[in-house]
This record gives sequence, structure tokens and C-alpha cells, in this order.
Amino acid sequence: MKRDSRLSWVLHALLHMSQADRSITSDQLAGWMDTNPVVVRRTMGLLRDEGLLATVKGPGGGWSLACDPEKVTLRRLHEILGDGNLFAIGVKTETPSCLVEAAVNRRLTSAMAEAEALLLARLGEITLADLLADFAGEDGAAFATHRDGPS
Amino acid sequence: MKRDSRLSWVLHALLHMSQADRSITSDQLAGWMDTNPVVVRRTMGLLRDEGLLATVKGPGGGWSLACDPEKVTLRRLHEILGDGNLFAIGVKTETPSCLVEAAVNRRLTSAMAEAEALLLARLGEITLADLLADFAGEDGAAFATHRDGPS
DNA sequence: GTTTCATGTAACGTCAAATATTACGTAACT
DNA sequence: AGTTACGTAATATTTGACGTTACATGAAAC
Repeated sequence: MKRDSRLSWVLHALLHMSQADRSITSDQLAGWMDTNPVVVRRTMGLLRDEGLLATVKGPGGGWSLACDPEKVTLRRLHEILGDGNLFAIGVKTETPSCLVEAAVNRRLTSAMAEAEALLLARLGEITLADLLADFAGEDGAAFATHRDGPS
Repeated sequence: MKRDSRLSWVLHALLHMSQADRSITSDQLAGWMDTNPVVVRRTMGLLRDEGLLATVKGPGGGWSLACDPEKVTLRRLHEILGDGNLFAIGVKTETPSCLVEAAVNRRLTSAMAEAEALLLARLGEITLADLLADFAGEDGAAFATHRDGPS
């Protein structure tokens, strides 16, 4: 399975945006995130629809943060992105007629549910502000890694 | 992405096999698991290579359990199957040059590692025998769900 | 010993989900 | 008007899981 990496690069984008003093275009972000501008608009549009980002059309327009980094958890972002399956493994039949298979499914889904709950809880404990703090003090180096990065 | 369901149906197969008094062919298993005989051989071959199953060629041959259900955990099976990625989400870049992205990756992979550890721990607590016990008493009903099941 | 049953395995085909791309529409600034 | 930028539908590409075909090998039955 191809892993869904949207949460990963959206976070990356949000952090850079939170430090920029002006809005950033989809093209710029696509360059930094090594993806396509349309993908950026499509994905970040989900966050805009939730009021976390603001977009402005036309020259000088682009994307900017419209939320308090202290108040946005990774869990919230994960849920907005709507990643369906958190796991790459799963049961073969959702509602099996065989009782043996049903017993297997109960055990597997129960274990996976526990792990999922833990992961969501951890993601719920981490805010954008926490991530910003993670590299506080090395901002210069951080931005030097993207050509044409925010001044 | 398509979720890897091998652990799920291999368990299903092992449970049925553990109750059969004779070996079972790949064709039979493929019928019950709703898959292809070659897939059965490919997948269960991994377990045979680890000594958990025995195969016999020729008429009357097939697959049979060669291990103690008390001693085989779901974790062991998961590891033998070698499912690479447990999660359907992941970081975009494994070794990023951007420090911001690296900070994101650290947080994400750390949270995922915790969840993975929990899931593996849970799978390590469950044996084939536990699964067999789950439906003890309803054996007849269990087997009735597969036509031509073990007598 | 050859026919039949069954596994072993390489090679290739199919399918679904994530991502990428193309194309065109709309709004805003100059 | 022309340029910049987002909005979005439609389509293509990619990747990994799974399925299928084909053929080889070994064991039993006759």
C-alpha cells in the first residue's frame, strides 16, 4: 500500500507558514513540499474549510495561517484530512459468516483499536506550537534548506 | 491503499486446520478463504519455512499444523509474514534535509512507534490456542459455514 | 512406469488508493 | 485587458496487494 503522507507534509507546510509574515502561494509550497500545486490546494483546502487557513486570490495572494498554533493538535489535522484507514493491515472480511473468522476478527480489531486509540491520543497531545518549539533557535538553518524560503 | 489481510485469513486457515484430523489442500483452503491456491501456497509457505506448518505432496497431501497452538502468538505470525508497514500513514521524506520537516518526522514517527509497540505487545499476548478457545462450544456452527469443511 | 494429485515458484495481470497532471473557470490586483 | 493566484473536475500515473497462468517437481495409485 502507498502510505498517506499528507499529514506529514501539511504539518511541514503549516510550520513554515506560521513563521512567514506574508501569504505563500501553492506553487511555492508545492516546490518546498516536493509535490504539485493542485495537490496543495486540494489538501490544504480541507483545512481552509475548517477555518484553519485563509486564502487570497490574485497577485500577492496565497495561503496564510488563520488559527492559533497553540490550539491546533495533530489529531485535529489528521481528522480533517480524513485518512480512512490508519493501518496498512486489516481483516479480510468485515462481516464474516464463519464463526472462526469472526473470532479472529474480534481479536485483531480489538488490538488494532487499542493501538489506534493510543496513536490518536498522542496526536491529540501535540500542537503546532509544540512543533514550532522543537526547532526554536535553529530557524535560520531550517529556512536555509528551502531555496527562496520566507525571508 | 489496499490493506494487507494476510494475517487475518492465515489465522482463519490455521484455526480450521488445527481442528482437522487430516491435511488440507491449497485448493480447499483457497475456497474457504476466498482467495487463490497460489496465494495460499505463497503465504503459508512462509510459515512452513519457519517450521509452523508441514506440507506433503501428492494424493492425500496438503497442509497440516506442525506446531503447538499454545506457543504461537499472533505477533510471531505477523513477523513471519513480514508486513512491512503497519500504518497506512507515514512521513513524506524519510531523511529530510529541512530541519522543520525533520522535527515533524520525529514527532510523528515517535507517536507511531508507541502505537506500533502497543499493537505488537497485544499481538504477542494472543496465541492460536486463545483463538481456538474463543469459539469453543460452537464448533459445529463454525464448520457449517464452509461447505465441504473438515468432517 | 505412467497417470494423477498436489505443492513450488516464476512471470505476468488486475485492482484500488494515493498522488500527479491537465485543463479550464473565477476572483483580485495593476 | 492582462497577469496572478486559487478552485475544481477530469484524467493519468504510480505503487503495492492480490490474482492468475504456466510449468516444474515429487509422491502415491494403478
